[in-house]
Amino acid sequence: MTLLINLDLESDEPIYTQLKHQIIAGIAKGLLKPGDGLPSVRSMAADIGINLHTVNKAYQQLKQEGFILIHRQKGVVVNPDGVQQADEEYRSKLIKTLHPLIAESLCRGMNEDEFLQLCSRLFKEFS
Amino acid sequence: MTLLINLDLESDEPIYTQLKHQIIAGIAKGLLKPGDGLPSVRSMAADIGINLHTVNKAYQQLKQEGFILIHRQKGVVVNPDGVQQADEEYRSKLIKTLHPLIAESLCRGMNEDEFLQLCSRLFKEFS
DNA sequence: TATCTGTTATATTATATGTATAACAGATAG
DNA sequence: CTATCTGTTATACATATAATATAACAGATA
Repeated sequence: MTLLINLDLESDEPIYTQLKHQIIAGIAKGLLKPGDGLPSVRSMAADIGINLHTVNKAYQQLKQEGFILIHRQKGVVVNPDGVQQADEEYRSKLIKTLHPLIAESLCRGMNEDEFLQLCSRLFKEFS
Repeated sequence: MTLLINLDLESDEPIYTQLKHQIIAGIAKGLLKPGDGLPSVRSMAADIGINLHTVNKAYQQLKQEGFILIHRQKGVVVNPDGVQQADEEYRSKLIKTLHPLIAESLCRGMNEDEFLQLCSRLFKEFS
């Protein structure tokens, strides 16, 4: 099964970031399981019509963050050991990202319940 | 009362974005109330040791997003009518931001409860 | 008049993004 | 052995963003 990638070339979000997010979402949804193979940088680039180096940048970061392994022989593979569990560093990064989102939501009259319910709804997407 | 601004010049987050976030956080916490004045672009720039145009960029975006008003005479003022309530456009943008955060958190073994509790804890900071 | 305001215009430097082309070394299939 | 595919590295180029630096203008104010 091939994960279908959908890019928005007009978006402010860089292409390599969109690619990363969709692969991570694929893992979260279970469409990509530990050990599953991913297309080579060249074929992925050809498939979605972008440059080899843009794919490579996404892959390198996914490797750096523990989502995938890249073997010279076996190619690109979803980390068979699973992704490293959330540690303090990750939680700290997450909080730094969430903080301004919550601040703005409060300014715009969203209360805690509304926000949490929205998050809860997003969690339901991954199951 | 002057809102104290704390910048990290080493951060990946652009300076004007840090400034925006801290002003929005000030509003969310009630340190800045509707009608309160903000320093002029020049004095704010001098206070925190950055360029006038960097402050101006933050102010222009805050104005564009409805957080502040800029009068030729009265100077810079927190929107006296309050910020525009969350509409569908805002919720859609918020979802686009939260989606990849939740995907990665799931990959890293955080379940829904853990994530919601973390958000809840952040909400408590604004009261 | 002098000063402060927001605003606009230019210019420069540095970094990020994306593409293009090329090459190298290891593995594999014919 | 040859040809092909792999990840990887190196350069180069174009564009956009971020941040700074000066400078100027017009309106308001002391």
